[in-house]
Amino acid sequence: VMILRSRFLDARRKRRNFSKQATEILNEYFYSHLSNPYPSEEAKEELAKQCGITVSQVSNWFGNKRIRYKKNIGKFQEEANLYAMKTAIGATQ
Amino acid sequence: HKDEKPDLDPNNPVANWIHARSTRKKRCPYTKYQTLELEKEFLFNMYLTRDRRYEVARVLNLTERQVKIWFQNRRMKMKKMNKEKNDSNEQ
DNA sequence: CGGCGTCGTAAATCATAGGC
DNA sequence: GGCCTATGATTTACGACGCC
Repeated sequence: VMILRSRFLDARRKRRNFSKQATEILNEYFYSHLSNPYPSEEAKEELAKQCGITVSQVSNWFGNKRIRYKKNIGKFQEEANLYAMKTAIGATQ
Repeated sequence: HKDEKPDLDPNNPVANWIHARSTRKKRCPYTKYQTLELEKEFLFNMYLTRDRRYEVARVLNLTERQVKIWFQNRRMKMKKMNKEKNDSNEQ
């Protein structure tokens, strides 16, 4: 059992990008809370569960996203519009 | 529909975010030597006495404040590592 | 009641996954 | 396979707030 665990720990250290669906979920939250993109601990736990990642990873993602968005809002404009439209469509159903 | 308030300021969504003050010192990565010595000291004791802090700061050419904050950050790192270890060991 | 504690974060930097 | 950039993680430095 410990061997399986250590194997699991070893496997973790190779970083993989998050799945498309996970990124989708995180971006939906980010752009629908753009004026205050600071999820509570509970919200982070829920996002982590939905995305299949850890709470720490959710925190890292938001930290990176906030600073990279802020540093170049223009670059993210298209993405922002896309997710704004998505949530608008979702709200009508 | 309704007025939730996801976004109060479309023109400047970043306005209400947390921003570091302009007076904040720029992050300055420590040398391998500095980090190694700090880690050794941390191994010796996770909490610094004032005398040890003064001495470590002097030897590594850091301010006492930097050494204090390094230890605070290091304790948080340890806490995070322990949490991850526990999380993976249960379920 | 000031100084050190934790907690959550900003911002810079590191490491490398992945696309071309 | 070698660049390059995007992305996830880690490292310094604080602000806010708590405790003693």
